[in-house]
Amino acid sequence: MPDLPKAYTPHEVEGAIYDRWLAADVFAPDGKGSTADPTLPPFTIIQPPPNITGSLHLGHAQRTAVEDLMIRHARMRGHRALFLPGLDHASIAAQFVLDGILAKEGEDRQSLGRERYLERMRAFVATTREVMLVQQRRVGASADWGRLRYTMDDRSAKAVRTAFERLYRADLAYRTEALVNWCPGCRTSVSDLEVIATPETGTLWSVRYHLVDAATGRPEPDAGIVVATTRPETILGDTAVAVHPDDPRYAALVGRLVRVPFVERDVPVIADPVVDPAFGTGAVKITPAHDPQDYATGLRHGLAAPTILGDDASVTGTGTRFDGMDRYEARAAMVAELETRGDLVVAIPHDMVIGRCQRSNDVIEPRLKTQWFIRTTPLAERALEATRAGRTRILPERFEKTWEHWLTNIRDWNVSRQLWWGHRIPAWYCPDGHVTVSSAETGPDACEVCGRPAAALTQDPDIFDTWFSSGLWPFSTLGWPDDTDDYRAYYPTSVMETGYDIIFFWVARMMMLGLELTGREPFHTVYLSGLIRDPAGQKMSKTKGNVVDPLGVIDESGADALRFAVIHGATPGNDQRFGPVKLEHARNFANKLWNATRYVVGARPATIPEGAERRLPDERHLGPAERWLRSRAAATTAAVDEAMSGFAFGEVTRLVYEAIWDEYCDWGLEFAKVRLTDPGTSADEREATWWTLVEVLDTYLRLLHPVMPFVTEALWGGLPHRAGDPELLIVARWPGVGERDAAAESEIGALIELVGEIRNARASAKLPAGDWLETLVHVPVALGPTFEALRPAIERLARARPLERELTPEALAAVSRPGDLTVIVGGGEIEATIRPATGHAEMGALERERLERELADAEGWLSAARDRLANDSFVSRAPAAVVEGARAREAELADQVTRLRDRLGR
RNA sequence: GGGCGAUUGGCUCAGUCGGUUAGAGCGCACGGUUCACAUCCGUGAGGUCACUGGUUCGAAUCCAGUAUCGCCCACCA
Repeated sequence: MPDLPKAYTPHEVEGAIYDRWLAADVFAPDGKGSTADPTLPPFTIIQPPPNITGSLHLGHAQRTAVEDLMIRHARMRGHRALFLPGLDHASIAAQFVLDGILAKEGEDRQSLGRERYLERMRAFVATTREVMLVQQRRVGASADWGRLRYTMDDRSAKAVRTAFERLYRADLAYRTEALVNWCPGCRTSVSDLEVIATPETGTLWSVRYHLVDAATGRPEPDAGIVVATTRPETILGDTAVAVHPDDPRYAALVGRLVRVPFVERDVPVIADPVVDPAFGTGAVKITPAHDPQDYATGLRHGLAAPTILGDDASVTGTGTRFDGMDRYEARAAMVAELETRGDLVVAIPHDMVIGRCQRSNDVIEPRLKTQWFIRTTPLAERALEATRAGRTRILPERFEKTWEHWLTNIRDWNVSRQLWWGHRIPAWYCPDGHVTVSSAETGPDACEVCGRPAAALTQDPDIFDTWFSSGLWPFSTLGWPDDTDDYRAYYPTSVMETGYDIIFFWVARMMMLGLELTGREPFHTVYLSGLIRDPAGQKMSKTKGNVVDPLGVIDESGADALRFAVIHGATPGNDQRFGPVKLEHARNFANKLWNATRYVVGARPATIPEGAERRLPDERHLGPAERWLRSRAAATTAAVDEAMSGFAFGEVTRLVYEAIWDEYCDWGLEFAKVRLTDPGTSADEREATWWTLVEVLDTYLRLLHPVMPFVTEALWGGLPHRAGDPELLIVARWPGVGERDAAAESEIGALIELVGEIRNARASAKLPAGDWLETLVHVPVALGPTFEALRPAIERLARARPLERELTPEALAAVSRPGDLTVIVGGGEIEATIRPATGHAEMGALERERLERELADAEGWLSAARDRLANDSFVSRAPAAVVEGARAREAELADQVTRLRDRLGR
């Protein structure tokens, strides 16, 4: 039983404890220090791997806190609890960060070349990796570091290759030319999810295309069709003009040719229902290679699709003077020239939605590219089936609607990226264009179509979307595709905890790929956390400068406070504001717990030797306060269990906080102080009291451990333990639910109320807080023994001395004097009279005011209660228990009103 | 254009199955220097639960609608 330092200093407490856990080898479910029960099912959380691009932010700390809470709870419950940590190589995000660093050095991707660039990247992530691992330890993550995984390690690479080959063989991965989202800044295609629709005001230009004279083949100067466009530069790629088939204005023109300016190409006027006659001029230019809708139209009409933009979004291959110009430069030049030609009819401001790159904020250009796609429809169907059948549930439930909507309208997933940092696509092409996909580490031996040797084949230069490897995470981390022990033991996993902002990016992909590749749902529960915002409700971001470094917070207030603060009062799926106030609240709580434990440790009766093994209190010597404490601990444990099983972690902290502060400290310790020092208490009783304090505190430390692991571990180490307890709380057993004692709860509850009412009466009468005042109390006979047992404590807590007990209300009334203060508790069963030291011949004005207020309140409630009971439908339709409760309430209120009236002389 | 969420005391938020008097922290007012804790203790004030209608014996809670704010999804040039 080491002495606890007087002051609570989180920094000192936390540093030593993490090392003790590590040394004891308790994090791994199969570690030396594990106390897991092998007959129980395992509990697995695979950590959402943070991007290796920098340091962790508060959101990560929050997620880790929630995940670790669940893991610690499961571990204490005796499950083999596996918390598998990891890191994500974050392909495009990492390149974006590194490119920024390189730019400052005057270098870029092209100047370095692929090999040197990747070397730089490896060096970069080697440094960030260490920072991130330290951060996680500081937060207290009880993760199995021996199983740490990385999305770019060899085993992930194997999983990626195998997954892709299987999808390819199952016709779920295919290569085709299609319109993709091109980011000119990142020089890669991105998926639909990475395109952010941004409302902006642009310009809608109306441009005249001249009709071509069928006879001469020349444009007619005065006859034309006016089209509307927001992107004039795409004129260079036009291969048709479309109108609605039923539009009478243009019916005669359908089938005619018009001349596209600049490229001076003659293209047909076609009729297609996709055109909205009400928009713009009702005529649309069609640029199949640079607009999704036009692409579809082009396919329907067999139009050519010339590409006019290069990788950097400059105009290319049009044979015009605009070649080489940036897209916006070309736009301006073309608009100017159209105006000179007199073919610019009008330009009006136009509200529209522009797609921008999630990463670089560049305007996305749709472009035709040959890329790999994942066929998502069949995968999505299985994912939907899993959630609809309840085999995987999503919390909070409302996200199932979002999930349904997205998966029902899903489009194929472009997984090729023209980047370098990531898993290379394991596809090889032979000179004849045959495709060979191979998961072999060294690639294929030969073209699988024509048998050409490997030397003649070239591998696809592209890499996978980073979310492809992330999508394999729940099983690639456990050894898949190999049939490993871990895979057999821990897959499928238990809970996937992550932010709701990546439900599509990540959760849906894990579900789709997991079902297809392993045949099982990768997790039973998806728990979606809300986002952490700053105190003003703003999303935290580096550009806003309002990000909070978790390490700074931990240094100042401790990881326990941080964890408590992000869990307390938060509900799944709802954002929360985070600031110093919440942190202070949490730290104060840790401090309270610290001091309470210090008191208990120091209050050990002399008859119990230091270092004694923990005993249960001797039931024969328990007083009512002790029975109350134990009963409340049982109630709290049961409530915590229920909250835990419902993933209501904010409720867990609320329950334990209240039990510790408002019950254990405010009343339990105060009652105990008196009993432990009162000369009337026997040695046996003292021991029973102290062992009760120890027992209940032990329970609360266990309940709180998953939330505040460090301080609870430290304090638990200072308490006596039971014979079968392990060295460390982290592997101690979760408390069982003890028996409730209804009588103790209601009796102590009434006496607590009595003390409160006495204090209230004294404060309202503005009597000096420190004075001991003669107090006369009447309590019902049934409450007598409890009252007597707690009499010394009530005296002290109410500063009521001498404290006389009157056996009947009449006796109390007989000895009361007009200047006394009156206290009526609850239903009026307990009454007290307080005699001011100075003595008054009549009731003071303040006292009268207070009683009048109480009377008015009581009368209000009484009439409400009577109204309810006067209602026949209430009496006949409400459950009997509710009606009975209402009757009892009415009787209590009536009694209270009578007594207050008596006292006020009415 | 669809979908979702939020709206509860001055502020930030809980409130599970509809059921006695809607809770907490902070802030505020008043009072506390004795032996766990001033990172503390005691007392108090402060809410027509956004609005309108409905269901029900009973609604912060369920239903419909309205308003404000926020988020997600969405290929009208």
